[in-house]
Amino acid sequence: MSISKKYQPAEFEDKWYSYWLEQKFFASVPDEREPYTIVIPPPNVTGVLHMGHMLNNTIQDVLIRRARMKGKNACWVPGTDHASIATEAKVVAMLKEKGISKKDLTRTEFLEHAYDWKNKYGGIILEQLKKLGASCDWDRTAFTMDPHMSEAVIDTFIHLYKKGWIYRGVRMVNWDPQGKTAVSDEEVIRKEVNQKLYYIKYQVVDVAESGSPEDGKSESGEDVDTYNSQLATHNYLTIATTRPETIMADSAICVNPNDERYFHLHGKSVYVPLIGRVIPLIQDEYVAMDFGTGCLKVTPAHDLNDYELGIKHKLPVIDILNDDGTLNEKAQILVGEDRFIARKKIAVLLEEAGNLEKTEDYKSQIGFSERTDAAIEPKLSMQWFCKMEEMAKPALDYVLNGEIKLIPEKFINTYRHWMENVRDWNISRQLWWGQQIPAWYLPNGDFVVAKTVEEALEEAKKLSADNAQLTAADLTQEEDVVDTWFSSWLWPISVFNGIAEPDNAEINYYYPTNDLVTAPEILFFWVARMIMAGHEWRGEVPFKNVYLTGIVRDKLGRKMSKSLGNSPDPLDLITKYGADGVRVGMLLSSPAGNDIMFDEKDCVQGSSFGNKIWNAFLLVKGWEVDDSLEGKNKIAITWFENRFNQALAEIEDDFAQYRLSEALMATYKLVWDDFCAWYLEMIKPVYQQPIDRETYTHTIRFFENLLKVLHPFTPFITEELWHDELFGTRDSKDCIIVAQMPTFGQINTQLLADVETVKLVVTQIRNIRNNKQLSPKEALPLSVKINSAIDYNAYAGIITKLGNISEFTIIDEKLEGANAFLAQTDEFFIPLNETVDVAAEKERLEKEKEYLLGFLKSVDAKLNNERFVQNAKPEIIENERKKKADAEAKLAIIVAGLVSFG
RNA sequence: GGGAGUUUAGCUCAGCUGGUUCAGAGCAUCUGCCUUACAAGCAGAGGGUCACUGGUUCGAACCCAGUAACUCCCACCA
Repeated sequence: MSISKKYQPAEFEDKWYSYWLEQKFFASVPDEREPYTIVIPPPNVTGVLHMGHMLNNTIQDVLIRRARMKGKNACWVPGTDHASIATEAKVVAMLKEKGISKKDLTRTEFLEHAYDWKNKYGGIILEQLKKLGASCDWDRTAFTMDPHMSEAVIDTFIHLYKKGWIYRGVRMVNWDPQGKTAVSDEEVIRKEVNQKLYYIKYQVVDVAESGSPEDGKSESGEDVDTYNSQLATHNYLTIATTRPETIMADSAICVNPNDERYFHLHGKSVYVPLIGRVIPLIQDEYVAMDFGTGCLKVTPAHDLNDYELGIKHKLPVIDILNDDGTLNEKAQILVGEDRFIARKKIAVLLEEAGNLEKTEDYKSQIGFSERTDAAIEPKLSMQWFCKMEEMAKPALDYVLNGEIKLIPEKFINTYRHWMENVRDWNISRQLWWGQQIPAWYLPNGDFVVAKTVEEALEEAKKLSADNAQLTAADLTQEEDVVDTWFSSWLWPISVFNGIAEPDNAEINYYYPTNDLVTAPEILFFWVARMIMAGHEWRGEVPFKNVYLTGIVRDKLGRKMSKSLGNSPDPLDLITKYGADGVRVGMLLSSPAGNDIMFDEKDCVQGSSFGNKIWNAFLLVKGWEVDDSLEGKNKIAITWFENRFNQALAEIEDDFAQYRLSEALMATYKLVWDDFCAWYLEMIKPVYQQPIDRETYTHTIRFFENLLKVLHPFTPFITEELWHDELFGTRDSKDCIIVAQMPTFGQINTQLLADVETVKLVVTQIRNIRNNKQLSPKEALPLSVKINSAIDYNAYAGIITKLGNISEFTIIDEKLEGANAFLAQTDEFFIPLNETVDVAAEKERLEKEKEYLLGFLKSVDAKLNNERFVQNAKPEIIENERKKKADAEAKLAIIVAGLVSFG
């Protein structure tokens, strides 16, 4: 195989991905090996790859590739989520462009369009993941609306209904007027919005003139004229509201019973401005006296708190809004107008009528739909709910007792807080795209829950003898579908068909899965609920570790988003830096749970790393072996072997703690510093000279091992190099992706420490060269007076080569008039053809001496302190003694040096 | 309003049980090199009041209390 002179990832990345696919290396079937399973957090089927996916899936791929190389049966299940609201919104928009309105379609027709859309655009994101190198078992690609997946959802619904955990009820829900569906609390995003606070005057009803206003039953606008004429002359009270368009839905005005300002109005009624309906003044401590005017308009239909107040005070509910957020006829005025337009118009009307006292700028939190970004409207409606309390308890325990580990652990607190305050889950959505709720309504309004209409009919007949005559045609199925999360919470089970066939070979083998990699934002939406479902269906956790990634931000710390336009296109990055480069770039600065400040520069570093590996390869590949040569690099070889073992132990430890960026950094330094900068330089033959067999063989083996350690991070370049004949003739199926990860052996720490000193010697020599502006090509003589136990004879070769030394001698006496330096306690001398600057040399030694004296003083202070000697651990004290002895030895050498200067 | 977290070099982060020779890494910066693997490079260097204030301790980046700034989550003040 001919290898390119330059590192050009585009030349081989696609090639290897196809080859891996062809060879079915990603595919997994149960066997006798230990399984290692990851299920992908399914992205939206119509989604496009963004930086968050890149990070998330890079991490998953590193984990899965590593497991595969460690001999596990690695299975990464990919797939997509039907994302009901988001996808339905996209389909509706697409149809609208074609001039088709959803209203004009039947459910079946609409779903046909939706499936067309899904088949056309769905799964683009999965294709993009392939570019990144994601080694998913694509044969297992699942979709949350696949027939067996949907069946699991329906079965779950029925199961929980039978347990009494699913019920119907009228509730105030978060209504998305754009999606025309309810959304869950978790799907509401609160944002601070600049608003206006409108101060509106409500005329107090004069008891003498109106019949019986206290009962609040006067509902029509019959006395509008009377009211308007009275406004100028009578008492009024002022309320402050941000939503003047809802005054027509007011059921009462509420003040705090302790508020002296309103004592005189207790028991009275007021007119709703513009429509003149009479409503009572009530008292409740809920109202804050210090906010606004201390008067609250109570609008049970359009505000959650007001709704609760309404229940408490038995107030009527007047819903003036349509599903799409426009005003209905109950509003009496501005009928058909959108709520926001109505707000502006009503302000004008109030102004004209003399009811608007003033407006103030006001900031407050408003909820927005996560899916459509429409302002959420609190709305009363009939919904399906799932009880959470009983499921939350075991799900909390799994995390608290450590059966499921959250990484990093700080999320445990957040998780607990949420699980202890969990509220029932609104699981119905007023959409078509999703699993239709398996409930069937009888003509009399009763309903039954059943899997099919036939079963429903039987259930209905059991329900009452009156239903004996019913036929399937008399039953109508619930229109609503379930929340998307009601399908994705089954994901780790249903991808292995574990609901319908709870004892099948696949689920028994792969479940529980090992690691889940996801974003902290969906810890509750998804992670918590998967744990609940796992417990409910299998009595077991769905995964053992949850690795929570951070949010990808730009270098200014802003969240990457389409609207800000600060997110680079991941595929462009891959084109520019190669998938390996982008993977390394992303991983370098992304500890678990911390946001990553993404900077394209990180990818430059990533691709530079690829370039470095490539060039190290070219160097080794260029060597010719001469079998007659004697091996002279035994020390270098032994050193690197030990250094490799040491680094591998560190990397293993980092992985065990899910410190992926540190594992990568340790690998990076092992390759770049230890292997390239030191080892290869130590053994590199002179230009165009051959190398001995022993060194060559070891070097090739080292290189292979490095490629293996690198593979999970940089799969493409490692596979490309792996197949070069440099590493021997390989069977085409002998790929690095399925190679065995090396294991580490014994570590000789003394040798490693000695070599560190030797490296220090080399650095000092280079330093002197730099300072004296001597060319690296000019060989210099070097002498050493040994005071330590290091055997410099063994290292002479390395020092001579890396320091470009002409002659290396071991001496017993100091060399006068030479440039000197210390490495630990050993004294080195480089005689140069120039007079040594005695004064400067003296000064250097004086400085060193001063420092050592100060240091000794601090050590002595400790050792002379009785309490230190009494309290500190013996090994700490021993260490202090050693520090003292070392410093004294060094000091003696320096003092001797100073004496020699006279 | 409640809760959690963060604060260490210009940037991004390590620093594991409080104790190795005045706190480490990568990137960036500076100096010198186009030295036949690599200028996407090589060799070297500089850079820190560990947010602040107190306390505990023989000893604190680390433990405790308080302060400040920032981030995230939760919450109905119209």
